[in-house]
Amino acid sequence: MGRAPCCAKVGLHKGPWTPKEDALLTKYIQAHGEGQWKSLPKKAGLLRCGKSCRLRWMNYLRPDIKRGNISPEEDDLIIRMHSLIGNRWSLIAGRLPGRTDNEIKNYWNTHLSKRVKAQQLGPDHQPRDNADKTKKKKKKKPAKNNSKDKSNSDNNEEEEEKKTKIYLPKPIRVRALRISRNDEDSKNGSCTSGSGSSSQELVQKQDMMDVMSYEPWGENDVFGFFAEEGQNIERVNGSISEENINNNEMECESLERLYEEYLQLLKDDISDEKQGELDSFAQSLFV
DNA sequence: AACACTCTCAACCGCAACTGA
DNA sequence: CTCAGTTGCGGTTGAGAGTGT
Repeated sequence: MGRAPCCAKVGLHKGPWTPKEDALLTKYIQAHGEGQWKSLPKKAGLLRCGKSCRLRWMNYLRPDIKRGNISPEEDDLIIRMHSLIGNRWSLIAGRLPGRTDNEIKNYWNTHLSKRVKAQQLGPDHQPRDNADKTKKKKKKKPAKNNSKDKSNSDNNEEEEEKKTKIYLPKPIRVRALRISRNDEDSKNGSCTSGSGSSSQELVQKQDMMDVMSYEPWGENDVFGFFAEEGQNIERVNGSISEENINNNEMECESLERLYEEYLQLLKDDISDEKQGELDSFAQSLFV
């Protein structure tokens, strides 16, 4: 699937996984744990690249994965978090136990982005979603090319975006501190290298770290954030036009409000016991 | 039933970040 | 400090399922 391979992995399987491959991968990971993705396929007897194995495990085979309908609460959380931190799917997924970044990303792209867009445009612009699939009018389409078709169907939206001239920043990974993976692993008693994402506690700590290191008051992220919010900040090649600076002060205030709201969200979402744990963890990072 | 078209989501890719020598 | 190998992330793609005519 997708575009042409970046490197010729001759002899390696691609495309959809077979039940047999799934079984091999699951069996191997249950016996040896996650990690060592590069060498895993060979050891597990799979003709796949390590990357593919990791993806399959993380997005589909992991036992703690929750599949199926996304609840309205999850829905709401995704929207709110996206408004705060943008397309940082793994971070958002960290707040939704059992959900994967890929699933959330897909869900956003197919459902929520349209809904949010429609809400921003007002009640006259209803989203074209599954809900109204049955009422949907068909459009004439010249040829089958998904990506092009999508851009055709979104022509108006694209033009709208051009008018506002918003330059979306590329999502960046930010970190206040570096905590070695090994340290984290040893804390968790995990035998895996890598993210150790199976531990909810670790996810929350990492999440907390990312939130704190997000620094909404920081130059880079604050403008990136508001650009994503669709507000009138013009940013070209990292420079900010002078006329926007006054606006920014106001926007910083609303950003702070949103940031507080997000922190509140975090608090609501976890138990008191966990909260205490996180508080002390947070304190330790502010040294 | 057959066709045309749209939508979903699993899987791919490139690249950035991380790690250890 | 540098560099090579590995891992993780976000963007993109297209096969297949779903729906309307």
